[in-house]
Amino acid sequence: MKALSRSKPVTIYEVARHAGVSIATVSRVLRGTAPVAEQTSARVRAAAQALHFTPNRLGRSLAEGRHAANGIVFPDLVGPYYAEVVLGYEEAASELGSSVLILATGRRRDAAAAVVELAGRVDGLVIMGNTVDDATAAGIAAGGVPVVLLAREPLAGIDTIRTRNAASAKVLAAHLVEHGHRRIAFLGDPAGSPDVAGRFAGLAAGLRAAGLPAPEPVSCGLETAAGEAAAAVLLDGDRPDAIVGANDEVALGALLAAAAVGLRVPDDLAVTGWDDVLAARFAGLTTVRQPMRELGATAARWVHRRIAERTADPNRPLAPARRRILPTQLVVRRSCGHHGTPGGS
Amino acid sequence: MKALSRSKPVTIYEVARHAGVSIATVSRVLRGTAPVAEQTSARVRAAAQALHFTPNRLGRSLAEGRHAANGIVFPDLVGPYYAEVVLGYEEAASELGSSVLILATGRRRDAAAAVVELAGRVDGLVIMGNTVDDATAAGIAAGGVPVVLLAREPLAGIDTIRTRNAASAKVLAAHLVEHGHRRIAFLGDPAGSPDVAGRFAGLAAGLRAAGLPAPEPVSCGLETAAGEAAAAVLLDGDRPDAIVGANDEVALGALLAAAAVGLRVPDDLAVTGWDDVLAARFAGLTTVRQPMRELGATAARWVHRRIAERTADPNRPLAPARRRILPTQLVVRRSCGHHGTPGGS
DNA sequence: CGTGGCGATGAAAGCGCTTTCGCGATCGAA
DNA sequence: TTCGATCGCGAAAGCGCTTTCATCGCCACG
Repeated sequence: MKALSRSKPVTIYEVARHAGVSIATVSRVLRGTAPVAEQTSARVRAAAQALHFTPNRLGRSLAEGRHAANGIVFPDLVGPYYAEVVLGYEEAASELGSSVLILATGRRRDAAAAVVELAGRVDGLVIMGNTVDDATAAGIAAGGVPVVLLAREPLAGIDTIRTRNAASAKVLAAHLVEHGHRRIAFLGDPAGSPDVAGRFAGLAAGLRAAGLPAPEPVSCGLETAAGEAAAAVLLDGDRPDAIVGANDEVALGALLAAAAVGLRVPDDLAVTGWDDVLAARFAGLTTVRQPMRELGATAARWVHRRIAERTADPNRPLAPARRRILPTQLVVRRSCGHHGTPGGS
Repeated sequence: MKALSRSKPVTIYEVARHAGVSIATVSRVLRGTAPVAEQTSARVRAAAQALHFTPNRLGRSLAEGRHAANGIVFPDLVGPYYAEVVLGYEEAASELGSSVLILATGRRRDAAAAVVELAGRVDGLVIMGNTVDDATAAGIAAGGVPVVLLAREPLAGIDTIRTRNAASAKVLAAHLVEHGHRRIAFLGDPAGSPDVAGRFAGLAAGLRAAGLPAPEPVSCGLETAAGEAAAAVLLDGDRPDAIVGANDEVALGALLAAAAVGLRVPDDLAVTGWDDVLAARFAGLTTVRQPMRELGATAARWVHRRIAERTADPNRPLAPARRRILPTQLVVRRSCGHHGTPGGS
């Protein structure tokens, strides 16, 4: 177990020579793909162990014609939303025998190039929300790499999984109206992400249905600080009854802004968010819970299925694109208004 | 841009044939590694685009002898801690030209095998906290794959990066004592993770230094629910003045448990955590902030450096193992006791 | 004893790409 | 016009592994 500074990386040839067999035999022993005499087998295993042999996946993958790896592309991991989705993805993917490559497009400008590069490293790819343009995504799919879109507008011929943003927003709108709120503002940038767009559209539709005018969205980023700043502006003057945050971070920012100017929630102002992050519970924030792990896990399974389909029969025409919308759940707490019974935990 | 169901994946040979050149020329054009006549170059690019050619990274990596990918192993992504570390890692690694493979050992039992397998896919590897046993980690390093340990006890000959858990805990202990707390309980399992062990040890040392008896740790998981349950038991009877949670989730659980039995924080009970998650701010929780992204980014850079060293001169003996301890910061809020000025934001 | 059959093993052909080597062709200078 | 120097490009050798295909003993059976 001494950490020798060996000059050459250990290959299957080394092991073969050390054990006095051919590389074919080494492969068979290590993979267990064919019967090998017990004695030989033992020699090979001993050699592999002695040399700390770790097979190079590149060789294997190249020979097998598959990476045994999938990728997932997301904007970032700030806040629990993407982290949970990625975790759900990783769990499911690794159960299906694939390693997971991640790519955060976050603040990089060469996102498209990075995603294309990633596509060359994987058997299949999940692309989330607001990361790359449609042309890039479509191009990758056309190039033969199965793609699944997540929390994003569908594209022709590509599988898509989303949550019920618009519908949840309608439910939320109705709930707010029921509480007597009339002037409702939306904090978030519909152009910034498909999720936000759906939420805003649903909210607007819900308010219209109640005979109220659709609100103008107040554009802001998805972090607490951005929400706080935007809310501060909004609350300084002719303020609304309720603020619907594009996500919980933004809504929590709105709570801070309200506290800063001495407004009481929910008496003076209602606030709601999206995602049910841990902090929402402690802030008493009404929010919409999304099945984040489930989103990730479903995406992993879908990618896997596409890969399997193609492997089974590369010439068969592709099955039509699948669509799925996962349900969400309104979590009512005290920030949206007083309820008969005290708000749930 | 029609999504043809092509039977064969596009290789460099296809492109070469389509453009009427040799594969060498295609490679040169696409990599830009050697001068190619403008006219030829244009033909090749056109062919590549027409065929949606995405070079297969396996071929390239095998030829180049490097994966251009690094891996990071962590327990899970629940809570912001690991997510932030991973994000910091991804950012730094991709800036250095490496893709990132992730592996969550979470609830799997074949963690060691999975990590070894991962080691065969990468040029270097970061192993976090409580994921695999020392022998596995050491074996991988001995096999020639550069390894960096993160938030984990050092091993001979392997680079290690940690945070100042014990020292921060001492500061925290002093602060609690200063508030007049005497009976201080620790919520967490020191055997469960090196971080927790360090925090407990530091707390115990700090209390000893103040002439107080070292507390027994109350073992519990790292989730809110676990903290709540453990705290509930702890508070039912001869209760402590203060509870130090192994992380914020646990501490938040303790807050819930306290509220459930009508205890006021901080008047009846002080509570502190670790990590400064978003919820801590809204719960007014005193906590210790860790440089999470910085941890990840530093790890990425160290792995990169090791790889570069080895590539530059494979025969040079390895530089001695490096150690680094990143600083933490005590974030005082109201949950630890009353302060002259109201607790920070 | 002679064979067909089978289990164990080795030789070698790729997988898709990069890169060295070398060969014509073209160019500048004498 | 001629000769060495470039330049542009193709041929081919790997990179580490899996996987036919062939071979070689060895056994049981006739």
